[in-house]
Amino acid sequence: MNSSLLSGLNPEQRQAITLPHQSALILAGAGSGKTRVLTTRIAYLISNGAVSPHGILAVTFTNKAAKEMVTRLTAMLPINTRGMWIGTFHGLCNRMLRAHFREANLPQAFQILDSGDQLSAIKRLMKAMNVDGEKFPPREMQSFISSSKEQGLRANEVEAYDPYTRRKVEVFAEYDTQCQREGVVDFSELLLRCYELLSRNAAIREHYQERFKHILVDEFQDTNKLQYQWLRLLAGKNNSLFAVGDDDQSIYAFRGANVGNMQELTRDFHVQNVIKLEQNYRSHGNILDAANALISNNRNRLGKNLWTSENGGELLRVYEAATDVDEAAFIVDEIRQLKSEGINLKEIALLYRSNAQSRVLEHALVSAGLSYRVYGGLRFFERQEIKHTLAYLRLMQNTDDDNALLRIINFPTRGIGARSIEQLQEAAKQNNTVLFDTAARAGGKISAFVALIESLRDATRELPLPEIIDHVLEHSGLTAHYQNETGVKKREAEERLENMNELVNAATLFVHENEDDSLTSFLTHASLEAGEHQAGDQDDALHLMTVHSAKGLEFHTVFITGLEDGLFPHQNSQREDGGLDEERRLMYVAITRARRRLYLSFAQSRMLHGQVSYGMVSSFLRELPDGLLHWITPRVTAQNSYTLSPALSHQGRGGAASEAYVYSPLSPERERGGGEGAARQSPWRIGQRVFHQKFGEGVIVGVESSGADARVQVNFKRAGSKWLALEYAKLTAV
DNA sequence: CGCACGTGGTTTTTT
DNA sequence: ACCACGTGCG
Repeated sequence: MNSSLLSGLNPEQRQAITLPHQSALILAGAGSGKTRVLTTRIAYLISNGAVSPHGILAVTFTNKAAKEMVTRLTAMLPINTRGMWIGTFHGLCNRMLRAHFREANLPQAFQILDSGDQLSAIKRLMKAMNVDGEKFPPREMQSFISSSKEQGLRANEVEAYDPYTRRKVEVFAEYDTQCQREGVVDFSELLLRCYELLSRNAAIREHYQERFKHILVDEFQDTNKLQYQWLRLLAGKNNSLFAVGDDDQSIYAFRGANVGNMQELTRDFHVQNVIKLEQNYRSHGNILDAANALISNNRNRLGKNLWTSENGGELLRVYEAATDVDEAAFIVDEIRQLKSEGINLKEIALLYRSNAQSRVLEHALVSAGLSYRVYGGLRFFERQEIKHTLAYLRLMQNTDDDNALLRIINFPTRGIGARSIEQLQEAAKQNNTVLFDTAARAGGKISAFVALIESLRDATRELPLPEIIDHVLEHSGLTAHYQNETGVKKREAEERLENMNELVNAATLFVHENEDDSLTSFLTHASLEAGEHQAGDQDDALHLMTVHSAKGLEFHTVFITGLEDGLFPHQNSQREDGGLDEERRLMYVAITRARRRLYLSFAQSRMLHGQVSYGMVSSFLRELPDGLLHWITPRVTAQNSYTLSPALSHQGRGGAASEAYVYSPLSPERERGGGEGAARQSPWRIGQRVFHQKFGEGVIVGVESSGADARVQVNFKRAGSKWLALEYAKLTAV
């Protein structure tokens, strides 16, 4: 049994999997078989009789990762994973809180606020408290509350030495009171409340400590302070905490992840030896060498060098485009070529730093007829029509849920205007009750709404879940509302109706897959697993996504696009402490996604925030060893680039400060790019120095040609930026 | 009440 | 360029 589990593993993997009952930190590099080690260890422990499935707690960050773990485990062991505690931090905390709702001081059917719900709850509260939304942006308030909780701090524990922070703390405190009154918890509350439950209630804590002999954590570098505290509490003094992570892939510090947890773990749990998994099974040598060279520029690493037994493979292909459009065109050409060589589209990924960059790429792909999938869009359970439907269901179940009530009291519109709602809120505040109870005592349209909710609840009491939803859709007026849409909104409404129908399907599926098929359980599922819920995994389509969402994935070919300073590394990162290092880790993650071929591209100019901006090649590209790169376009060097003063290169509104920009000139041998049509052969290229009778000396920074009306944008030393029609302007190249 | 228009902001994201 | 949000009018 054991021998088959352990076959094909390298010594370090084997060592990690078979460690005795002790805490351990596994430093697992990209592509080193991290998930395999984690799941195999669980299988090993169980099959060995060291622990029963009952005694395992395995934690991940995403539902996807949790699902993957369960799938692999069932393939290895003939066990029922249902009773096992494998899930996300939030999912597991939810499970514990449901089991001990009384001790946690929560209603049995407490509901979970997602980020959107939380934001509207905060806005509502701020209005009621008369907090100036200008001085205290609700989003900032939201992140203040969440990050405080993720530090393990309640409002009364947050240090506030200035009136501004004190006000924020007041809102924080009041917000928690409001949530408690309404019987809802937000994401970070799930964790904090569970942590408090365990730390305050010795009986419960000891019960779980007794039970979970082995705790395993995936992507440990992404844990925040509270998550680590929670793990420590559960592990107690005697249990084993087996953490797998990679400090070089820590890319979520911006949302509170604390890589320092890795060092703290080794201290707190007296980890004897950190096991390093350094053999990479994913990428060819040159790709790995590039990744290693790049990441070696980071300070404060735990230290680890990935190696592979594969040969060097291809060089990394570097392309300098004139514009973002040109970059996209190049990528399309290359993809066509790859396709003709038999590479499946789904084996190719286009990565970018920020979502806005997908647009140009998508446009080029559509024109080329290449199918693609963009990741990270609006999630299924976050769609407006779905949220509305869920709000009816929530309110039916828990009339204390003011958030839900406010969302639907006038949707579909039933003549309850803003004024009436305001009055209702005031009355509720006076009576110190939730909105629903006050509404029940009102008259007219408002009490009709109350009657509607009650009749929905009564009529569906005995129905199975999918039929409950179906009934609500029909009788709330939602279906009718979207059916009645006409004109430009017709298409959109049809899609929404489809989604509502899909919600019924999702409920049907949920009932089949879950023992607990109650409405509460389904609503929890909806909040906690907002869900990929995207069909088409089997389709052969390109993957378009941010570098962040690419973590954990791998592809035959990867295009890393937009490698320009200011974009990647991102401008805003340079303000933050350690920001550049995190960007570099992000680049490291991007590079290590590629198995066989890697493209690195950048553009001299791109459309950003509605105006053309000019960037220079990313410093990260310059950190890669020359010998690993194959420049498709002539190599950029420091000597042949121009520097423009900020005053000349910027003409945006608002007078925001801008950096100096460097342009690398296009050389004549360049095979591709240089814009469209006329610009390709003409001397009017970006970077060309020109002279104009009236404006004097300048540099071409933009070229636009549609047939005869070719125009160039020139930054003149004296006169600033001008668009000139080539037909009329007397320009001379210098 | 609901639409039309103006304004401001715009890194990354899971739960 | 694009989207989300707020204000003012019919």
